[in-house]
Amino acid sequence: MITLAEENYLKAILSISLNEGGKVSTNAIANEIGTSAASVSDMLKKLQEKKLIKYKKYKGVELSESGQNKAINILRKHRLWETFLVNKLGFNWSEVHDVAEQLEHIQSAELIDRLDIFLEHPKFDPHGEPIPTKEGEIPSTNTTPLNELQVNTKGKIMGVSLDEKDFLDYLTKLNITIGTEITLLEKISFDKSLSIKIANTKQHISNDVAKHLLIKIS
Amino acid sequence: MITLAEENYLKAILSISLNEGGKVSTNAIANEIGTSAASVSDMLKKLQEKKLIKYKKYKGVELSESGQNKAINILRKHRLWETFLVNKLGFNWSEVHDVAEQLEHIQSAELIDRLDIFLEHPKFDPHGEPIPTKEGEIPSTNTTPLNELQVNTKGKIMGVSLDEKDFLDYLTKLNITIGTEITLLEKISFDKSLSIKIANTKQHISNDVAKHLLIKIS
DNA sequence: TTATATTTTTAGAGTAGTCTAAAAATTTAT
DNA sequence: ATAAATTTTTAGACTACTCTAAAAATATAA
Ligand SMILES: [Mn+2]
Ligand SMILES: [Mn+2]
Ligand SMILES: [Mn+2]
Ligand SMILES: [Mn+2]
Repeated sequence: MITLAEENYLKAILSISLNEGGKVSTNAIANEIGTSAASVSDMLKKLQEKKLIKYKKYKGVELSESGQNKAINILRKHRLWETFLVNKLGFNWSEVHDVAEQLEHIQSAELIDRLDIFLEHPKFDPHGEPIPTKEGEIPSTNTTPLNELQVNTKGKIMGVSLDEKDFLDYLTKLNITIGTEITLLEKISFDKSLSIKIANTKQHISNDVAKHLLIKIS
Repeated sequence: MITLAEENYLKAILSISLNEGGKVSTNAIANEIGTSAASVSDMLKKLQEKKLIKYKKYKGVELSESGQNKAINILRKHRLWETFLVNKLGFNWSEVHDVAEQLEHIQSAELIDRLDIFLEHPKFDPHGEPIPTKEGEIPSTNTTPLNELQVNTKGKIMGVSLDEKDFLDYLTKLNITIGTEITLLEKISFDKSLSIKIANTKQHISNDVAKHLLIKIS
């Protein structure tokens, strides 16, 4: 049996290694989960026991084959539930993450299979994030963070890499959502902020915002 | 904060008092939850602390106002989720209880409001059990258990009072479901078993089965 | 009404997960 | 290469929930 806490650790390790690659540090996990490094150390020992991770003290951690399968399945459930909440229940994309954090732990393979069918096998969640397949594939999306684009490049927003209410509500206020056409007008070297054009309106955003906007160049 | 275990205790107390009325005994709860009487005693003290129950040692327990509200809300969630699983995801009525046991603990009032709308405000769950309203009303159903009917009475099955896979699968095998017209032909005094007629076919069922079939006399 | 059986509570202990403080290991700077 | 800073682990303790065994209370029967 795998506990809810263990599931959250596996998910955190997956999330960090998808973003940063390589071994994951104790502190990175503590930071991601919002817990102490001591608790992480404790838990890593338990996950090691269960062969869900490969862990050498002080040397960082990575998911084992079975740990990775479990983690990806949780990610799949999270994103399918978010899709359900937005597409079927009419939630706003900024409102679904916290509920999905609970729903992702419901244990029933049959439920997820049927949900996937009910949603007509969605490929992306409401934030443009790819939904892992039942087989554990995470389709790679060919996108670039907005802050890495060249000036005068035109593209379309395919997704966001941050799922926090404040951030998503701010995007909505800026008329930014998935599918929005965007042109990068200018990069300010002083603070790395950007001038952009959306629907013929010029706007200014910080680098912190831009780096979480995933663009497909057109 | 209320824990998952506490929620299950409140639900068990509600369920027992709906069936039997009056104070609920420690053993009845232990039996319902499948735990020891000692654990129940422990937990009753905690629920008392939180003013969710009225409890005098050795004298049994009843829900407080706030405990009852909480318990009814869990029942509402359970039955709405079961309705979702059957009506939207195509599960069989015998397959949904265990998953609903998990889903009923998801914390989000908004989610349940929207689910209720999505399901078009269902009044009954897939087992014919009434779904409590948001205000906490449990609509009473004017039905009689089949084993309490007079011989030669005709009626319609409005619901079942037991939600176990074996039982429901057996009913399906007998062509019994909600809405089925049924006539009570004979009561065997020796073992209290019953002869019944369904769709012009004569069948024989035990008292144990009959008592969980809720009939509206026609 | 005293004895017996049943029910309920307490006592003591175990597991899972969490925390803070301190020790040990590793990395960075001088 | 040593010292200082940082990271990670261990130690010890706490909460929530669980259990078995034994004691206390209540119900039933002779
Ligand atoms: Mn999310
Ligand atoms: Mn998402
Ligand atoms: Mn049920
Ligand atoms: Mn039901």
